[in-house]
Amino acid sequence: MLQLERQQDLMRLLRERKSMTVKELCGALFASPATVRRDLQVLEQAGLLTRSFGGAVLCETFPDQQPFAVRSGAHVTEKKRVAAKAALLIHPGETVFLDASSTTSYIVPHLRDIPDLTVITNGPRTCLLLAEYGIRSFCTGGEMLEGSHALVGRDAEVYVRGIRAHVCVFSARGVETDGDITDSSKAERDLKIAMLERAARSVLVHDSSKLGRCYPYVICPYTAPDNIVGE
Amino acid sequence: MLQLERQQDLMRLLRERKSMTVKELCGALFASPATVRRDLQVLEQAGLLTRSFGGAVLCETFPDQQPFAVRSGAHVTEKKRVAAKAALLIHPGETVFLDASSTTSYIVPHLRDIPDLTVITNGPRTCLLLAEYGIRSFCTGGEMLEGSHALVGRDAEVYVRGIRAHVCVFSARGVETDGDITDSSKAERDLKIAMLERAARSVLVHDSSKLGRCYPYVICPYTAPDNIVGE
DNA sequence: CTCACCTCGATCGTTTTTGATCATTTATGA
DNA sequence: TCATAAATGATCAAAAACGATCGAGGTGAG
Repeated sequence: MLQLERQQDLMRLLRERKSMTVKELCGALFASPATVRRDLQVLEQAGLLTRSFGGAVLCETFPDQQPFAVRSGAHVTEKKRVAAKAALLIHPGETVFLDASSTTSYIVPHLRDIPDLTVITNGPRTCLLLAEYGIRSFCTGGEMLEGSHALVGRDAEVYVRGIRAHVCVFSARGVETDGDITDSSKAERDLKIAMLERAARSVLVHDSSKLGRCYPYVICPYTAPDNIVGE
Repeated sequence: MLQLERQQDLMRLLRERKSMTVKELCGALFASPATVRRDLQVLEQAGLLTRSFGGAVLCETFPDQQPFAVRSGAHVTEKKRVAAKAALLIHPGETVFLDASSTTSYIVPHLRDIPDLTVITNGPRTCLLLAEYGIRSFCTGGEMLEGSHALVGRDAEVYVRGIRAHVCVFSARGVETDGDITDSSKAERDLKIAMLERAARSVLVHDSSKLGRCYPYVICPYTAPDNIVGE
């Protein structure tokens, strides 16, 4: 069997099963463990899968298994439910700001069914996801923040201020129902404020882990957003 | 049998079987391995198939419409070698433009060892990769091109024109050694030209599948780049 | 008819792939 | 924490495929 053919088969299998062990792949592809491992190495480099001891996991651009999902891993199902609810607040033909958080990225799949949307985000990962779902999307420029994988800084702000959107969907690290909505990064906070200022409506999405937390940089008071979507 | 007739038969077979070995093709076409290989070479140049050691795999859709993941899966080892060579042309402290192609993204791991770099890219995927490797990186803004996952348009160009870089590392869809370096997307071409204009040096990286191909949008003549890195 | 030209197949040195071996690392449970 | 079993990466040798080159055969123009 050809190398490329085998690698394509491997990916096909992985797409079905989401994850497979080296042993399983050996059986399915009629190849030795060494060969399977070599293929996995190549495909991991290409960003198509993530290797793990004993096998490999399909690498979807989805945040679930991404490295930066360390923070978000625990609340995935909750975030998905929240995202589904928030998507109901977005209407056909609108222009939407999405911030760079993992919570907001879960909204993307729900946007596919809303026609004629334009989405602007400062999250490269969210932007890629939007492209995969065939949604017209724009990315702000800016400096890459290592921790959160968000684009921030003056360039990002200038970009946002050049746009008028119907709605801004954003998240935050801390949400106090009797106080403020706060963030731990000044750069990200500044950008969120810019987005809020340039959008007619605002929607805060948050999972339960954010409640009661407080961080140094205030985005806005809890009463400010037009909608707050939690559980 | 005529050459053209044989090549048409080869493609017909390949369309049925999706992939075939050189041996199989020899038997089916009553030709020697050398002849089959020559045909495969021609047909690969034409973009109809992808060669793999031992045979060839059908190139399903037109390359332009091929999903990014599939396209980037081919020629991986070659791209990695080319990228490693190109990385040697980048020096500590420099500011670097990287375009959004898969070939240039393979340079990223090699940049980790070069201190004090600043990298600007119009590829969200490349930008994420840079962040993962802890390299100070910036992303241009712009509209997301669905096919290639590149950020393009006026916003991207304005961003690039606000920067002066030491070197621009770029790739192209078509490379003719006695002609031009060309691309299939006007928007991407325009951005590459902008990057080249704002960089003191230029490095073209390409794998062998690009050689001899020609696309409508000219980036620059083959003689223009300061360095050309292939195999 | 002869010459130039093109295609094809054969040969040979080189490269690629692959499975085996072995030391090292990793996960897991005592 | 430590031991054990499994998985991994590195290295190697053999087999297969590859590219380059050369000569044979066939075709068309002069």
